[in-house]
Amino acid sequence: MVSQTEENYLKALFHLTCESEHKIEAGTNELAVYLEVKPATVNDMLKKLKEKKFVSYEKYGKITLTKKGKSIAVEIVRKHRLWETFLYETMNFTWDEVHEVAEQLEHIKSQKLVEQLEKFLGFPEIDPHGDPIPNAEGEIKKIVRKSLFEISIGAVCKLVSVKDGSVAFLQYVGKLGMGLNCKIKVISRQEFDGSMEIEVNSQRFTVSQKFANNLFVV
Amino acid sequence: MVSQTEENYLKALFHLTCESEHKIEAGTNELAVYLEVKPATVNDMLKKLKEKKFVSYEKYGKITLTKKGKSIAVEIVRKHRLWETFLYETMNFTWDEVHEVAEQLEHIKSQKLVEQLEKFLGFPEIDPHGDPIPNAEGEIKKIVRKSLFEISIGAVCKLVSVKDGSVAFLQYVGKLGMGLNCKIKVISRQEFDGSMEIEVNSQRFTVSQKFANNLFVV
DNA sequence: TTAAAAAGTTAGATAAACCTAACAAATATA
DNA sequence: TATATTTGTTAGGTTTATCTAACTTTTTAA
Repeated sequence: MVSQTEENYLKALFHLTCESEHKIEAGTNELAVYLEVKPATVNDMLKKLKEKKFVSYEKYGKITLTKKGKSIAVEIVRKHRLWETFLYETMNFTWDEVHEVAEQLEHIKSQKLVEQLEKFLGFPEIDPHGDPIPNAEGEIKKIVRKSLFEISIGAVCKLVSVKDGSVAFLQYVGKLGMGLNCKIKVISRQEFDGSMEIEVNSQRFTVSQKFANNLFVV
Repeated sequence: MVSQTEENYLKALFHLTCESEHKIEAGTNELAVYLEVKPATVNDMLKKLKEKKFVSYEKYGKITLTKKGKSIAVEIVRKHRLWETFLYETMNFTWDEVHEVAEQLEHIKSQKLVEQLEKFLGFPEIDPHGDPIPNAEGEIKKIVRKSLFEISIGAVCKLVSVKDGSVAFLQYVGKLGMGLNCKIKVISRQEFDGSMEIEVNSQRFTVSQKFANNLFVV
């Protein structure tokens, strides 16, 4: 049996390592910050996860997921994103409301439910934030995407996902009339601070570099 | 904040008192048996629930739910039955599979989700076992029903719910080709042990008194 | 290259939900 | 009514997930 808490640690490790490019290991403090607990707590849990062969790590060393640990993590991510899709598509939730509830739903234990949910949703490949949904075998389709900041002036692109899915950010994006698959035209860019002028639905906005870096487009 | 465990105690009390006719209070042992924990554990929890004003009880006295406690319990029952309906109607679960997963889903905290789920399901009034689903105000429609055992010979009735919803029983019922709303004709009854011969879908079976008492019909 | 800072670890504590074993009160019955 | 049985309580212990505070190792930078 894998506890809900253990699942959350494995999921966090997956996001911090496997899912971020260039990184395949994490540290105790890093995990602690991510999970909003103290490093000492992470340390305790790490011992248990190591015992269960879900992570490999040595004292003062870095943490990586084992095959077993990764497969559990992927299953949680799969459930999380399927539930987000369900909430968005079927339960009329908005972009920024889905995450919190999916954090609870992802821990429901029922193989059949996950399979039926996936079938009901028509085997979706991306969730409402544009992130890929792992299939039943744990395979994840790579998505080629650039940040909005990298788009050249005059080009038109389509919003496919967000990097930081915080409620504040998603609500801001929504307020500008933007959503998944919306078209964005890059009008100009300031050399000084990297801010950009963009056009969405015939309306023009100026957004910061930080904002543009948070949006992935194709 | 009400913990998942607290919710389960309140729900158990609701089933044992409010929902069973002739009874409005429960004892420590009774609750312990129902929840499959030891009486000592129930005792500990009772102190906490009393502290929180969810139950009223005095040392060596009987336990009853307060208004506050009852309204939490009803909300859990409402969620449980809505989720059961969802699993049965939308996720292709069978009669006997829904309970276990609904036990998990009933603890998901999201007002919006419950409301949307209810709307999606078309404001159902009974769950897949024929039990009434409380509405958003906590009101429960009384269902007039008799046990199959009380039906007179020659009469035809309709199965509306089951008393004991255990997997073993539900599977047995299913195997006889019976389900919610199926028609049952009473053919004969044995004086000796109360067993009855019934006809369902033109097939005849002999069932025990215990079995017949577990089925509610109209 | 060594000292300061950052990162990681250990020991001891707490709260929740459970347990066992011993005891006390209430109820049922001889 | 007295005693046996059932029911309920208390005290003390365990596990899980968390904490704080003190300590150690590693890394960084002067």
